[in-house]
Amino acid sequence: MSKAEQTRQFIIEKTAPIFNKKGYYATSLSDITTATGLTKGSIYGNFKDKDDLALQVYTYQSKKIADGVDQQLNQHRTALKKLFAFFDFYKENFKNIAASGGCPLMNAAIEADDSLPFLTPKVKRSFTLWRQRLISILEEGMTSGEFKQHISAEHFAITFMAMIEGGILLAKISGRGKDLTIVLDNMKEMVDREIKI
Amino acid sequence: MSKAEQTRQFIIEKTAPIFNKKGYYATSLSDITTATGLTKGSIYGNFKDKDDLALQVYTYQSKKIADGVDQQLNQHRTALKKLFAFFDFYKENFKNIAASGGCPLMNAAIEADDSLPFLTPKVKRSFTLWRQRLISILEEGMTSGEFKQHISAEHFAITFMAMIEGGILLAKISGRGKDLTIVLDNMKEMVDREIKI
DNA sequence: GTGTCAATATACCGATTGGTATCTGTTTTG
DNA sequence: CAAAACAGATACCAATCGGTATATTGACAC
Repeated sequence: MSKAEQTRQFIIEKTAPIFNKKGYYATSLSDITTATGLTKGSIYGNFKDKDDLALQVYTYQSKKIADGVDQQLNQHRTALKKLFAFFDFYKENFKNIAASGGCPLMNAAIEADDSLPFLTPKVKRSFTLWRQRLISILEEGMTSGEFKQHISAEHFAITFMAMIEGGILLAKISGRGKDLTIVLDNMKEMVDREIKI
Repeated sequence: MSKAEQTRQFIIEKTAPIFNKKGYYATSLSDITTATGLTKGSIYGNFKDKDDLALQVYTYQSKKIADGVDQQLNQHRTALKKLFAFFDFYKENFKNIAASGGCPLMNAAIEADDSLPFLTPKVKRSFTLWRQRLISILEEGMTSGEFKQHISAEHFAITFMAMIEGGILLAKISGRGKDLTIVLDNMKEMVDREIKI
């Protein structure tokens, strides 16, 4: 990794939590220079403009989450265990997520769709990939005989995503991590009752 | 209603969708003067500062939703019908919600908690009131014998809120109102299976 | 070591930001 | 109907915004 690439990565990592907390629009160049200890010239030497940096910060954040989930998932063999590992990921990482400004996907989704057009397609794609990931776990369980045959993998995938995002939102605003736990527990019961054979 | 009060209300109503779409921080004074056709002096004659206006806009928006829900709820007698009317409110109003920038509670919750401290308590309270509203409907059903006795009203209230907010988020970013419908249908099934006697 | 080129810093730009002091016009009230 | 009170418009402010042209420093190949 060249010096420039190192600096690029350094800037992205240092500014990611700021973008996630304050939002893309509200994060100023001076926030960025303060956080990195670099000057404006250095930032613009490594990124075309603020939008470019924002886009790469989002890419970095969404990839980080996806990698974290994947790592947790790969420790398990059966579809059921993978599904529960998926849920547990959010329970275990809630404190980190909350401390760094909440779920980047949710934050970006809300800020992007009305005022950051350059980010919207990327965010949209994150959610699509997430949904497909869940659907394939559910389908894997259906094929292997772990899960019931008649269920709609897509419907459950969407419902689970809604519950996780909603749970994070509630827990964040109430300050009670318990709120997310309640929702996640409810999801597990849902699996036991409706999905598992 | 005095002239001043009329103007105040006029400014609030005209700027509400802008605040909700662009966010509180990103909405500029010139956005506000353009939308209202008034000048800066007139805005500052009616509101202490931008934060004051933002606060009152949020109050207006959250009250509007609460009133809409109440109106729908009051048309029904039994707890079950009230609960379903609650769900239906979001199904019927999704297009309006999406067109005016999404759920104001969610938008404010995400923007407020890390960068708009003056708004946070108000948003927090909105969610508390919403939860209590749901809990009292569930308890009403438990008392009347419509609902099972052993359920946790609080757990279900939180789960329902998470599902609604998450569903709105997904539907908004995917552009498919269907995503919210899927979640809402799942909620109804949950009621049938776990709550209803 | 030295020359080269990339990486970072400095100094500046016009535009826009939220906010205010002041002036004018309109209501309202005695 | 006049005077006091108030709503609204105009003109301005310093600070900050994102961005850039240029100067200076650093690293690395020869």
